[in-house]
Amino acid sequence: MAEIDLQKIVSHCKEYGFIFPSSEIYDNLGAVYDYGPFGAELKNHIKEYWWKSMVQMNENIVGIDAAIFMHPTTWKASGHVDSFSDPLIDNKDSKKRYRADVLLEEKIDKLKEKGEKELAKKNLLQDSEEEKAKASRDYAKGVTLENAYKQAAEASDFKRYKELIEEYEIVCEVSGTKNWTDVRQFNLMFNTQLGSVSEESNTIYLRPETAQGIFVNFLNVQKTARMKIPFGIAQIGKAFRNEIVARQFIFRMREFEQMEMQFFVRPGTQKEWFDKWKQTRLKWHLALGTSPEKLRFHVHEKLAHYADAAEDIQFRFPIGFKELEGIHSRTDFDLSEHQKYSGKKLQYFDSELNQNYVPFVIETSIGLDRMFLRILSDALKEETLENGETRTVLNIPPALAPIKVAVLPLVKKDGLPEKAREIIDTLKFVGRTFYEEKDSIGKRYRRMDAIGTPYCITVDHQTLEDNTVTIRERDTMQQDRIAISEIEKIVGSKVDMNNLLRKALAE
RNA sequence: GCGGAAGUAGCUCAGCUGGUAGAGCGACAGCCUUCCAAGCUGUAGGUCGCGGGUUCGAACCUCGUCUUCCGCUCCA
Repeated sequence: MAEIDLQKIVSHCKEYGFIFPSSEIYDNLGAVYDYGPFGAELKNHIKEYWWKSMVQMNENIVGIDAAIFMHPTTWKASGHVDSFSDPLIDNKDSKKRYRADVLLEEKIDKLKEKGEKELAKKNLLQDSEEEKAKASRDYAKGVTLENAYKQAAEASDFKRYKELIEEYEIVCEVSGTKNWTDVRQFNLMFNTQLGSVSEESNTIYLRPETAQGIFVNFLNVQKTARMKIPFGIAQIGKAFRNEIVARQFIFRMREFEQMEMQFFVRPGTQKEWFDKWKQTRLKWHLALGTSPEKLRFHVHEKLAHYADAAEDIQFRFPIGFKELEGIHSRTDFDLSEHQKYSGKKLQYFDSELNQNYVPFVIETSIGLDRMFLRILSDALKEETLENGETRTVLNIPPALAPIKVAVLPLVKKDGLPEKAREIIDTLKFVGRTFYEEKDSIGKRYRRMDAIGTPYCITVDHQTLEDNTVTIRERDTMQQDRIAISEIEKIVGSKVDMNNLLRKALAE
């Protein structure tokens, strides 16, 4: 079987109406993609699988749908305003990238250290800053730079950063040169204006993650749905990040969709819930029939500021093992921060313990678009058949397939099309159906293979006599003769989302 | 953002030392066909990514720009 690379998947998506580059007639909008007719169906089915397994199947999880716009302070509290934007500078010779603020701070320290060594010889270390500066030229330089840097930092004057870097002859440690680019600030959050034009105070952000919509609604949800800890809040929604480098098709996009759930637990129990959700989520992935070797856990070595444990579920994409879903133990960081910034209590009264506390949070967060890519990477195959021919087939899990069943008259005469139409009318409740009478039957089978339709029903002359049809299965290409009255049951049970859910939830 | 490569039909790609575009597959319509991309006939679809320059003349040379891919970097 031929190896499928990302390029093949991109072509297939384009050719068969799964995914198009955004605004293609205007030469694309970078790292933004649109879902076409079959893509939208598949994406919706993935959402359905996730939502049902999380919300419908768990009594203690409820769903919400929070707005993309949020109060600007939200992002101060979450830490995104501060740590989502760094002033960066590149050395043109070594191509190394540095944080401009770090370069300057290091220089300040170096100058001061040098000065202190000098002062130590003169036994002047105990003196005040001013005295030190008077006695040592290096130390004085360090202090001057420090002041200039602080001033520039307060004013967010990045041009000044560069001037200082040049003035103080900071060199790249790799190339040793002073050939720097301008300092640029990359804020990963998109912003826009709310309300009247050009009022600076009304700058708001497009959310860079969906999670905060859940945290700020914690009490609303807990009280109105009368939830008792431990419980979860789930949601599916768009998030936006102005990635510096956004590439690899829909793997990293500027506008993307997350499916995430925040699970609120009693402090101290987070470890056990963390482990539980890891296993639950892995099972959800495995139920789709993916071979276990393509999935693995990956432990974060560097933890984000809010987490006390974090692991990813990685999938082996054609571009290698990459993050698909994150499971994070977020502690009480988010709720505590919002409590601090809003001045409102975000606590839960635990009647068993008879006390109030800020709950701890376990988050499961999966990229919907990544999930989509994972399904396609797993499903797209170029098979070589016994007769030497090849066929392109998408063996998508039937419950997720865009089209569930196609009905095909063997020839388009002798009343076969009419009979086929009659049959297809009875199958509407199974899911999306497809009717096709053009071209040879083999060609039509292959076309259905290419978009992942699990079943084809073929109507022939015998059908008119005894009401039986041929049912052809996508993966095995096997054909059986069955009664028309059986189609709905056979196809229906195979494509039924509930059967997939049963597998995901089975112990 | 840096370096490298590439942009020609829906997809995959030809296109010579400059002379205003082709193939295979696909799509659409019809004919023929009793079960795995068959055959026949016909049709549609491209200002060669975009913009300047050189030239009598540019898909081809040149400059710029955008987009995509690979590497670096980054990644809550």
